[in-house]
Amino acid sequence: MYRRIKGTKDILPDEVAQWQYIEKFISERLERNNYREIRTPIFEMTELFARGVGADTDVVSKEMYTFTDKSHNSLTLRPELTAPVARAFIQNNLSQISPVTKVYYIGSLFRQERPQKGRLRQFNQFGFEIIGSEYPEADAEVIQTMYDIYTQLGINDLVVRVNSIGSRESRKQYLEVLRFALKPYIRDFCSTCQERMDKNILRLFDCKIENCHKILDEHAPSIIDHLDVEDAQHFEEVKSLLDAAYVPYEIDNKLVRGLDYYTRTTFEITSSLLGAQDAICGGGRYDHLVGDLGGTPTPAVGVASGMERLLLILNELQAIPPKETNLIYMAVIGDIARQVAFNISTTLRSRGFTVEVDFLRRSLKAQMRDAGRKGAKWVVIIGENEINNNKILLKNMSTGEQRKILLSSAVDQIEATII
RNA sequence: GUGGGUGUAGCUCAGGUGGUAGAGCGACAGGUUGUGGCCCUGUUGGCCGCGGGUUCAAGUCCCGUCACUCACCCCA
Repeated sequence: MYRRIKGTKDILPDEVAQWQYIEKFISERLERNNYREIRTPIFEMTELFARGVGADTDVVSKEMYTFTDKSHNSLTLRPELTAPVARAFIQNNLSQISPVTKVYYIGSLFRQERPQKGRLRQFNQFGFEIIGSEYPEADAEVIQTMYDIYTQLGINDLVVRVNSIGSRESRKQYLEVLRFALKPYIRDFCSTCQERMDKNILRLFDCKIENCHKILDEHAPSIIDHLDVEDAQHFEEVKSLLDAAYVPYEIDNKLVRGLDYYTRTTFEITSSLLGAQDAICGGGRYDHLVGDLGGTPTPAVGVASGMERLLLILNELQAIPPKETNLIYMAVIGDIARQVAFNISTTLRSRGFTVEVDFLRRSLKAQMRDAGRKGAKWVVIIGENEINNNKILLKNMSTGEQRKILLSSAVDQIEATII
C-alpha cells in the first residue's frame, strides 16, 4: 500500500470546509487593511534562502528540501515566505508602484524536520508584510492586526510577547558586551551554547537548559538596556501604540528568533491550547533584507502564522461554525422517473441550487435515509405514481411536510417554495 | 539526529498467567406495497503492522524491522 510522505497530510472534505472558512476569514479581514494577496512560486533558487534567511540558521543549514534540476541549478522548496516576497518585491519593482507595499499570502512551506504536534514537513502559513516604512506604526499595525484576527476568530487565551533586538549597529555593540560578560562562564555552558558563543551568540537565549538559563539570568546584560537612542525610541512608540489599541503584551527580552534578518522589533503570539510548539505566529522588523538581496535598501516589517496550529486551536475551542448546506435531494424510483429527475436537477442547478440525485437505484427508504444523513433541506420524490399523475412530491425535511406540485411547472414551483 | 509511547474491523478501543479473535460507533438490509431522524433485529466487515524465533500451540513471550505519535533541538 502506498502511504503519504512522512510529515504530510491528506485534508479530507470535512476538514477542507474548515480551511475554506479560515482562508476566507483571513483574506476578508486583511483586505480591510488594504493588504493585497501575492502568490510566489513553490520553489526558488537555494541561494535566495541562504542569503536572505542566513546560512547559519537551522532552517537553512539542516531543514531545507534542496535538489538539483536538469540545468544543474540548486533549487529549494520554500521553507519560509518572507525572502520570496522580498525577492518578488525587488524583481517586479513594486517600490515604483507605491512607496509602501502591503501584501499578504497563504501557502504551503516545506521543512524537513521530525514531525510532531502542530509541526508538519509540508505546512501552511498565512502572513502579511509592510515594505517601505521604517516607522513604529507599521510594526504596531502588524501586531495589532494579527491579534485582532485571532480574537475575532474566537481565541482569547493569547499571549503577545514583544522584544527589540536593536538595529544591526547597536546589536553589534551589545554582542560585544554580552560576549565579554559571559566569557568567564564559558565552561559552565552546554556544548551547543559554547558553539553558539562564537557563531551566533544571540541564540544562547534560545537554550532551554536550566543551568544555561541561570547563568544568563545572572550575568547577561539585557538587550533592551543596550539599544541606541533611535532603537529605544522606536520600541517605546511601538509599545505605546499597542497600549492605545488595547493589545495586551509582555516584554520578553529573551525573544530573539532563529532567522537572521530581524532588526529592532521581534514578537510572537502563543497559545496554551497548543502543545510544546505553542507559537501560533512570529514576526518582526527586517530593515536589511531587501538590501541584502540586492534591492534598494528598504525597511519592512511582517508576520507569519501557522495555519495548522490555528486550526488546532479553533477546533479545541469549537470555534468554527458548521458549513451551511442547502441541498435538494432527488429521490427517484423507476426508469422514467430517473429521466425526469435528471432534467429537473440540471435545470435547478443552472438556477443556482445544490442538487444531488441517488446513483445506486436504491429503495425509497434508503434514499430518504441518505438524504437525511447528508443534511438535505428538501427532497423531491419522483416515482411511478408521480409520473402517472403528472405530479411530483416536494418534502420539507425539517418539518416533514410534503406537497404535490405539477410536473410541467415543477422547477418554477420548487424555486418559489424554497426561496 | 536523540529519547518515550503506540500499532487488533472503515473509526474509537477490549482482549490476566500462551489454546488459532470481540464490543461500541459506522456502512448495508429488514421491522413500514413508495418516505429520513428515535427504537428493535440482522448482515457485512480483521494473513491481530511486517519478518524471524521459542512452543504441540503466539494477538499474547523473545529478537529484529517498519510505520504512526509525542517530546528534545529549532520553528509556524
